[in-house]
Formats: sequence, structure tokens, C-alpha cells
Amino acid sequence: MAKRLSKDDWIKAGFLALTEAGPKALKAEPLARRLETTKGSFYWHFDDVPAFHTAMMATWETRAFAEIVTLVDQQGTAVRKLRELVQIAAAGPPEDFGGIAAEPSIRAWARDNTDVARAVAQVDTKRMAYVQGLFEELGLRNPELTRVFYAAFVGMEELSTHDGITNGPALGTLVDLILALHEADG
Amino acid sequence: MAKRLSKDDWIKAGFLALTEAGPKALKAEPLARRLETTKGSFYWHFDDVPAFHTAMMATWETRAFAEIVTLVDQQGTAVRKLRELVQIAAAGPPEDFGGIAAEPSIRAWARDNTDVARAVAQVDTKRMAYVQGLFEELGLRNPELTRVFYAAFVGMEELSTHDGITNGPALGTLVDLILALHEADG
DNA sequence: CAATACCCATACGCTATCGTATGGACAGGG
DNA sequence: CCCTGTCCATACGATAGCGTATGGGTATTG
Repeated sequence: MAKRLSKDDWIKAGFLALTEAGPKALKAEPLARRLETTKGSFYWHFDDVPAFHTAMMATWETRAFAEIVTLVDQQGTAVRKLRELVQIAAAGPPEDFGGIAAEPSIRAWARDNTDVARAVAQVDTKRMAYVQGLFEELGLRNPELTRVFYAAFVGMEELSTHDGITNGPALGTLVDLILALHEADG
Repeated sequence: MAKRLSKDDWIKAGFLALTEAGPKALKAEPLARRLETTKGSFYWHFDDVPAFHTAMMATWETRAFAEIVTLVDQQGTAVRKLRELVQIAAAGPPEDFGGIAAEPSIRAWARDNTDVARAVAQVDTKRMAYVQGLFEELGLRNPELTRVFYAAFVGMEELSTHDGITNGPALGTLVDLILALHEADG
């Protein structure tokens, strides 16, 4: 017999399935096939499919904000924090959580699941508030800049899953553009 | 009895369903319920569900590039073209085709349908090439700028479907940023 | 005012997934 | 060694959607 599975094994497999096959793969029996087990295991660990989805979202919400902020805030200056943030953003989550394709897949999932949509909206809000804070430290007061910056990040995640291009250079260019503004205005 | 339906009626309903309920709504019977008819009509107009999907994508591909370029190219200078492009982008497609939420929904759909993914990739490539052309007219040679600009657009479409904010101002700020670069460098 | 082409309704068998129920496998503690 | 708790396999009825087949309406044309 294969090894026993934990709740986290199912959740991790969920993110992989999500990035590889889309939200339609997030069901008990398809997931069980992936893990080479049966849905008996699934329904042992989770009450039902919505409960599994909720567990996935809870996992993502902390990974997607708290963990990143902890890392970024170890840098001293706002400029260094911004550079660090862009580094982390360009890399994306670990491969076994879906890698760079994870977030676009979650956003896709949000389109047919209201709970996911709410979670994504919350993460977006918190992230933009954080970026806004960094920009204010730099003396950049135009709030549209935050939207430009964050939207560019979101868009690049999406694009790179189609064209395979890494986003480091483009994100770097964007930061340069903004920091130039900082030196000029601020 | 209600009126007879055309192929285009089904396609239009498809885009509405896609934006409101996600890709899972793009099936014969759920769509028929929306249109208050039966799948008899669906299978009259389309061979099967994949054929319907193909028809939807064909419609989108021309709307998403050729029609826009035609409009934009009526402007005289590259700067005016860029401003016009941003205007059109901020507005999005007509409401009965899903409005501003249409494209994010299509991108979401692309995650569990290979054909859609290919179509999206093609549209992205063509659009970026067009923007690249505009930027070159402006003497901006850094190709990363194209990715920054287009990614910001893609990201804002996604964001505005969650927070409801209109993208005109932020896109305007971005163009200002880039045109400032143009005056400095170019 | 037929006749024909066009469009839709309904019923059928098929498949996938759901959630439940029940029992088996296996490990550790008494 | 057996007993209890943990985890998985399997079988079941229920539901939703697929694509087909067939027949009934409605419009258009001669």
C-alpha cells in the first residue's frame, strides 16, 4: 500500500491540479485519481468539496500576504523593500504549490466561486495598501501609481503563464521608472 | 412562443454567461435555460459543445484585435493613438458582450481549455507587437516597456472586476509616465 | 394554400461526480 | 495479543450534463 495522506497533501495536490487543469479539476474523484487513492480518503479529511476549497483558500491567504511581508520587511529602506518585493514577485510560489502559474489560476478560479473571489479581493486590497505605504515612504503621493504597479504585476503573472517569459526584467524596468519619478519629484 | 434564435444570439449569451458565472456555465443545457429555450436549439446551431466554444473564440479574436486597431489607426500621431487605445481599453467591450469583465473571464477560461489558451496567446502577441510599434514611433526602444504597459492593462482589467474601480485614471498615469520618458530620452 | 425548409421540444441511454454507508487494513497502547 | 483509533476502499442511489433521434411547430416560397 502507498503511504497515508494528510490534509496538507490534499491541499498541495489541489494547487497543482488547479494550475495544470483549472478549477474543474478541484473535485474529489479527479483529485483522488491524481493522488492514486480514492475519495474515501478525501471525505475522511474534508466534510465535502466546498470545505476543501475553503481550506485551500485559507492556506493561500496567509502564503500570499503575511509570509511575503515578513520577508520584505527585513530590508531596511523602502527602496530595498521594493526591490526585494519585486524579486519575490518575479519568482512566484514554490513549484509544488503551482509556481508562477498559481496566482493566475486562483484568479481564474475566483470567477466561478464567490468565496474565492472575496479572498482574492482581500489579498489584493492588503497588498496594494502595503505598496501604497512603501510609495508614501518614497514621497510618491499619486495613488494611481500603486494601481499601475500592482496591476502590472498581476498582468505579468498572467502573461508569463502563456509566453513563458520571466518577469524580472520588466518589473525591474517598472521600478526604475517609478524610482526615477521619486528622484525627480520627491 | 418566444422568438427564434440565431447562432450569434447563442454566442452573445455565451459571453454573458462566461462573465457572470465562469467557464462552467458554457454548456448546452445551462445556456439553454438562460435563453429560456432547450438544447434542441443549441444542437441545431452547433455540432457540439467544443464547436460552440470555437465559434465564441473566433468572434472574440477579431473583436479583440482587428476592430480595435481599425479605430486606433484613425488617429494621426503615435501619441494620439496611444491615448485613444487607452480610452478604448478602459471602456472595455459593450455590455452585452460582458463589458469590462469579458477579458478576464476569457483568460480564466483559457486555464482549462487549450484552444482558448492558444487564442489568448495569439491576441496578446499581436497586441504587444502593435504597442511595440507605437513605442518605436515614439523613439522608446526598451522592449520591456511594452510588457510593462500591456501587463498593466491586463492586470487592471482583472482588478477592476473585483474592486469596481474604473481604469481610466491609472492608465492615464501610466501613459504620462511613459510619455515623460519619451520627452526626456527620445 | 400547399410544400418545404428551418428551428425547437422532448425523451432516451450514457457517463461523471456527488455524498453516504459500511467494512477492511494497520499501528500503538494497554 | 487484542482492541481501539485512524485512515482508506468500495458499493450505492441521486443528480447533471452529453449527444442523438424523432417529431412538431412556424415561416417562406412557389
